Amino acid sequence: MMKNTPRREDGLSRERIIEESIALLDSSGESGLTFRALAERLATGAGAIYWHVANKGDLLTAACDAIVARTLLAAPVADAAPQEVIRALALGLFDAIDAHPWVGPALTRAPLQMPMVRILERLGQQVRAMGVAEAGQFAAASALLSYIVGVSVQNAANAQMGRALGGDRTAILGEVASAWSALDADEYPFTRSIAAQFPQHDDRADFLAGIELILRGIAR
Amino acid sequence: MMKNTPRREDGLSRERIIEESIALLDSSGESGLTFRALAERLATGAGAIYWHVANKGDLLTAACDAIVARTLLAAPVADAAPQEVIRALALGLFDAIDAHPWVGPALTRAPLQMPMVRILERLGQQVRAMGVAEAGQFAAASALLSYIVGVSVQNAANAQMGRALGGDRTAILGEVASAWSALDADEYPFTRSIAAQFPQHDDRADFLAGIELILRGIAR
DNA sequence: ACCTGAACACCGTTCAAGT
DNA sequence: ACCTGAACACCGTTCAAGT
Repeated sequence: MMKNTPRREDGLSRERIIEESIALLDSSGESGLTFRALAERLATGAGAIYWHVANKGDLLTAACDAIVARTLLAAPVADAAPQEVIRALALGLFDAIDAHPWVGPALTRAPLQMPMVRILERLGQQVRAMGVAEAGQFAAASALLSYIVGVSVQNAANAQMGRALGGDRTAILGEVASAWSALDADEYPFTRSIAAQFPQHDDRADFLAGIELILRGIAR
Repeated sequence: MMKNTPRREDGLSRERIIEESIALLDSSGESGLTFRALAERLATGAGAIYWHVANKGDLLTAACDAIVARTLLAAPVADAAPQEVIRALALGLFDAIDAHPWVGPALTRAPLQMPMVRILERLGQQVRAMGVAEAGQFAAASALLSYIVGVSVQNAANAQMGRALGGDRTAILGEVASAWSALDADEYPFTRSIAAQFPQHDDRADFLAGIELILRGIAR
């Protein structure tokens, strides 16, 4: 009666398909995930994949969920202060999405589903541990969730565009800065004034600064 | 020597192409924007569009920028307190992205480009007006930017999934709530505890609450 | 300078047919 | 129960040829 008996060592399975999808997404980006390319890697026909997976969206969400689950597993469950755990969770997700840029869009396309719920749960537990009143817990946890996912997705998009444009990070930041400096002086005073400091800024540090802002706001 | 002399009233132009793209995106979603469908609406051939637009990504970014520019134009420039202006900008963008859900992904795919810069500028001006020290202005403005765009994108994705699933908002929220209630009690205590209150929550209000959190953090 | 439309090289998905 | 692979209905993009 065991349901999970694999019939062949090398038989197709949802897990194998998801693993190969992740490999493909990591090496060739979102446009690299193709049923034909996947079928070739799995030494099978394109149609076979549909026996284990509903469609491409389902596959992408499943791959995304696998990354999120692993990331949260690696984060500390521990005895640290709730604020400390939230910082660790936030940084873990930031780095994971940076390492797997395709996770960003995938997360956005699967709103109230499993990957998001996993994150919400972990954040919510810590918000509760911070002693936030019952009525405010959802708002606090979802503000953190939105900020973490939002910033991470944007950061990954930046990095990906950088890679697409040739790779030299400092050169690209320099180009952005000089494009900003060339904007109209009357219409874009703020952007012009920060253009110079932009190439030196640290995305990770800014991200953490935002977390700090929100944590401070939650703690009143 | 006038550069902008249109040769025919009904001639193709970047502006006309962008307007029709927006109409197409609004009525049929992101998958509805097709060079063939667009060519039909414009009574021209698919290839003609490439004379005015580099590629599909360029077109999507331009359509997105048009929406963002209009939204910011409609927002108050006024004599109100900076916090008040930030709230108004935030809500305006939230509502615009809700009304044009395709703007979310489009914004994300055009990181440090024009649409984002427009928003950053407006927020930055207000952050400066709040009296934030020079060194902290970029971090504060970009935290606001990330939060606003991140939450709006997710909210629009939710709404869009709702529409795709049949439209009945309360029914869908109810289903999400009952799916959350059915999660494992040991692994998902937080999610289960908020499941009941979830269908009554107000996305817009939660969004504003998060803005308040960040503003409070910025003001120290 | 601008437009036409056929052609190219792809996609995701389905489905009869096999084992 | 699971896999095969051809076929279908699309895509974005290019490009010779026209005006």
